[in-house]
Amino acid sequence: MDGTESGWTVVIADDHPLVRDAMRHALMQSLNDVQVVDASSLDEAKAAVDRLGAVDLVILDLNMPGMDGFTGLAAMRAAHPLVPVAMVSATNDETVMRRAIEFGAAGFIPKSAPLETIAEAIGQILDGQVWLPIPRNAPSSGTGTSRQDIASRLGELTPQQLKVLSMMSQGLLNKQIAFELGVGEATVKAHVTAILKKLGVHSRTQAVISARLLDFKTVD
Amino acid sequence: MDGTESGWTVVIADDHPLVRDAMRHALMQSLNDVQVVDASSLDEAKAAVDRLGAVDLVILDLNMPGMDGFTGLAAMRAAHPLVPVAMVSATNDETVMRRAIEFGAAGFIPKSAPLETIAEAIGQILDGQVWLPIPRNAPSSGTGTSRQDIASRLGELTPQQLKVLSMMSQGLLNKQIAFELGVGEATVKAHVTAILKKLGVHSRTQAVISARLLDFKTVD
DNA sequence: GGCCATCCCCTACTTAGGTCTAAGGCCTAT
DNA sequence: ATAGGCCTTAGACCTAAGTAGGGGATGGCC
Repeated sequence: MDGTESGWTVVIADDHPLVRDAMRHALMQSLNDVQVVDASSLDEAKAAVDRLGAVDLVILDLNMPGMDGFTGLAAMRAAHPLVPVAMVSATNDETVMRRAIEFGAAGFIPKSAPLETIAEAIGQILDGQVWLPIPRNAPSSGTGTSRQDIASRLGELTPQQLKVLSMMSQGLLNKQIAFELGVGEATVKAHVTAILKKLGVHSRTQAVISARLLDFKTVD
Repeated sequence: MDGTESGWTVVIADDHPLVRDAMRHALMQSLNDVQVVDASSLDEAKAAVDRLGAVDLVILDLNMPGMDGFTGLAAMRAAHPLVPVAMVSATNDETVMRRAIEFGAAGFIPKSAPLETIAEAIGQILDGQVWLPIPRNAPSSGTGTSRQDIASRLGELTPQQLKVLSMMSQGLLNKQIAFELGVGEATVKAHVTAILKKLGVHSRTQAVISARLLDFKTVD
């Protein structure tokens, strides 16, 4: 990896032929002497590395048959600890990127990145460095609202609150909910406030969006 | 696709430069005289079609800034009813594909398809046919009518109103929407009122529910 | 030109949504 | 008996949401 010795060998593992093709073009454009090997599943990728022996980089799609999230990355690392792996995915989620590094990836390349950035990233990784599209220490902020997160928050709701949330997500007004449940509007408002707090959002609309993300169905 | 009259013009709208690039290669490989125009967002795509006038095909990614699932497709169809649209996405979900056709797409191309299949699909679509990777019958049942209904109502919205609705369905407040668009909050409220009227609902929450019925996010 | 329709933007107003504080009744566990 | 959780309500208060109506710019149409 000093640049004088050229002739890189790179394995591209992605189940989308389209993406493999594009990645190959990007590689051949930025490196002058590179051999590219295709793989459309994790097993194929591992077999390719076994066969070739000296591989300089494996480009792994995060969502691919056999990957199962990061378990595929871990498997690849276990089988070939010396071969650097660059993860590729459509996500921009910082926590995902960081976790990829924790699992031994040498870099994370979002598909949304411009071609030059991708080329630069691959160059740095081939050079032995770690590449991330974000600063390495950023606070990761607070918007980590994954499904599981929401699901666990929903579990904290009391039965009555669940009913109210269900009606909210059908588009009912507080007044209508109060009538349906046979209680006062003030009560409904109290429930709504509690729901918003537990879900960690700040408006009725956001609560409804969260609920519908889980295909939250009517209780009635 | 008769080969005698050549000179196609195709707009590729995808936020991933990698995919655009690959698609361009696929196009140039299977068609001999084709002009390809890039767009990285729905707005850019619409602007490109406006500018070029005679466009033979728009290739639209389902997951892209401004798309909001099928909302973007509906908007594009409303703005340019005569231009065929080919949807592209990483999903293989049949219901999603069929729904794309219901909303006026001329075809649905899964990214996981081999390059030859993609080329063949585009050829057929340019030839005026509808292309799907699956048989056309199977009724898909369900809420087809109401979806259709919503789609046609969405088509009546002005561009600005679509933007506002999109932001509403992300849980933004009127104030935030106003800031993002660089207008006054009162303006946003006026748009919201118009949206509610056109969608036939009576509250922001109901509008968001309707909009999200057309919203299909995949992780790909 | 004048006309009409549409869209976008705005001010001023009314209503719905949401917070805060405080409090009573019900049930269950300690 | 006491404590704690849940459901309930009330009133005051503030902010967000939605309505009504008008002004200005554009573009097609007679």
